[in-house]
Order: sequence, then C-alpha cells, then structure tokens
Amino acid sequence: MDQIQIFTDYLRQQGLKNTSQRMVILEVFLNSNLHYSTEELYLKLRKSHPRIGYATVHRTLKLLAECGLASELNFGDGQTRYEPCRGGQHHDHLVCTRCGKIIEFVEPRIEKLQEEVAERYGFKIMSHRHELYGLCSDCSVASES
Amino acid sequence: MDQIQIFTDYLRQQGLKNTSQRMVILEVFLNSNLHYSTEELYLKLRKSHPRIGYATVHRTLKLLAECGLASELNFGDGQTRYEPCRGGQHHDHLVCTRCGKIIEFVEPRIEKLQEEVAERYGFKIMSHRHELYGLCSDCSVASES
DNA sequence: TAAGAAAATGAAAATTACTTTCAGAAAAGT
DNA sequence: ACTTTTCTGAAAGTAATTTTCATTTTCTTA
Ligand SMILES: [Mn+2]
Ligand SMILES: [Mn+2]
Ligand SMILES: [Zn+2]
Ligand SMILES: [Zn+2]
Repeated sequence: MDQIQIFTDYLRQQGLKNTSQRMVILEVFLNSNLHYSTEELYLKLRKSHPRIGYATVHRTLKLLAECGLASELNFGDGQTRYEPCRGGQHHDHLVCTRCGKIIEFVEPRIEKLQEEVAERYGFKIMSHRHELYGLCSDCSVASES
Repeated sequence: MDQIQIFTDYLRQQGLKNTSQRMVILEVFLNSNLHYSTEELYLKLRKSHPRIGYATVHRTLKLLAECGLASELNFGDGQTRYEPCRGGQHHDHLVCTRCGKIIEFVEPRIEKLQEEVAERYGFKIMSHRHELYGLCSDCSVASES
C-alpha cells in the first residue's frame, strides 16, 4: 500500500477530510530527502502553492507524524524537523554542529544493545533518539588552523 | 577540588562576580538528583529564597553548563532540563512517557559502537544524546487492561 | 445534484519557553 | 571609602508553535 493510500485511509478512519492542501503537502514532503522544519517546508511549498498557509503545513506534518508517515526530529536548534518514514530501515543521525550537515547511520548492534538495556530495567521501548553531534569530515579539515 | 571551588574559580577566571544568589542556586542544584527544568528549579528555590528571580536561575544554570558542572538535557517536552555532572561516569536516559520517570543507564558497548560509527564517516563526535522513550516497569503493568 | 452537517483553511492572535533590557544594587580592586 | 564593573529582578522582547475564528470546502444524505 502506498503512502498516499495510507494517508487517505488514516484520514477517513479518523473522520477527517481529504483536502487538496493535504495532498500537495504530502507529495512535496515525500519527494524530498531532507529533514525539513515546518518553516522550511512552508517556504518551499509557497513557491508552487502560494495560497497554502503556515498553519496548514504545520497541522499536516503533525497528522503525518500521527499516522506514521513522518518522524519528528529535534537536533537542538530549537526547530522541530520532519523526515519521511519510508517503512525501510530505521536510522539515526550524525549532526555537524558547524555546517549543519546531517548524516544517517544504521547500526543494528546498537539497536540490539539498547533493547538489552531496556530489559535490564523492565522498560518497554516505544521510540528512541540517538544523535551524535560534532564535526563532519569536511568541517574537521576546515577547522585545523 | 569540590564543585563550589570549581565554580568560584570559573567565575574569577571569567571576570565574573561571586554572588549569594549564584551560591544558593548551585547548592540547591547540586543537592538534588533530579533533572530540573529552569522553571522547576526556580519554583523550588522560591520556597526558601523568594527574592531570587527566574532570570537569575536561568543565567546561573547556563553558567553551570558552561563550566562543566551541569549538563543540558532535552527530552522532547519543550523544556530544557539540567542535571549535575558529578564527574563520574557518563550516562544516558530511559524516559517513561506515561509517568515521566527518568532512569539513567550506562552501556560502554554502545559508547564504543557509536565511536565506530563516527569513524566510518570521518566524523568527530563532540557530544551525543541517546534516549529511550516508552513505559517504565510500573507503567507497563498499569496499562495492561 | 442540492442541501446540510462537519471539518478545514488561512490570517491573526495567543501561548510558551527562553532571552534580553535596564535601572538600581552588590561585589571587588584600589 | 571610592570607583568601576558586574549582577539582579521585573518587565519587555523573541521565536517557534499552537489556537482561534470567520469563511470555505468536503462529504454524506436525500
Ligand atoms: Mn534522517
Ligand atoms: Mn541523568
Ligand atoms: Zn560540517
Ligand atoms: Zn512510568
């Protein structure tokens, strides 16, 4: 089942309506590989769809997160970001604090160990965040003075 | 060297002044094992020291983070929290999304693997966040209906 | 297809956490 | 004690997010 179907099904099931704005926002969001903040996505959308308001973008991103099509990220810059969940492999992030670059990583051994930690405390993990902050390779070189 | 000494040394070194408010805030902060938000610490302090303002608490917590006596935490509830750094072992957190309980965990194997991940990308880690969200053992039991 | 009921939209206002401003108070060097 | 510098607390300002509300749109039901 594709993502548009997932979204329309979710809307129906919740008694919500399928609007053109919601479809446009979903489409633009899915066709990106970025980690958009609400503001950034709003600005991008405004170029092709100038009538869409900031509040609608915000509300739609929240809906997408609710139905599992987006995940909320927070890299400590004071803005919530969203990325498409493509149902693929889970990943975590390396965040360059100098240039802002975001690198995605997959490390099943860490995922496994964190489950082990949870068990140790009888804790049931629903979600997690694992972010490594520092300098990307470009920025490490650039900062050697 | 104790923490009060570290703080007073830091103040002097930065040309800042040693005030009674700063000392009181440091003391109350250190004598807690909680993960306080600025608001929470301000409210606690207000009971014994009603003249201390919110802004001073905020500025002092920032100072403590600067000099390494506190670390800033962010559990996605929109408030920055602070915990004392007791110079001991680094730890990460399990956060119960139902009752708010925070459990600290230490897992050197994860720390090691994340260094390995960083190397893979030529990335230099300066800090990291690793938080597991879900239900603590009490709340898992309570939510079985 | 035409209501009618329900929900969505966009602009503006409100909220929230945080940060800054500023005038008077306190600290520290001389 | 004097003088300079920093601090303090209240209030104002910011910035991201959330809510409000009048109007428009969707969607079910005749
Ligand atoms: Mn990502
Ligand atoms: Mn802790
Ligand atoms: Zn970089
Ligand atoms: Zn709990």
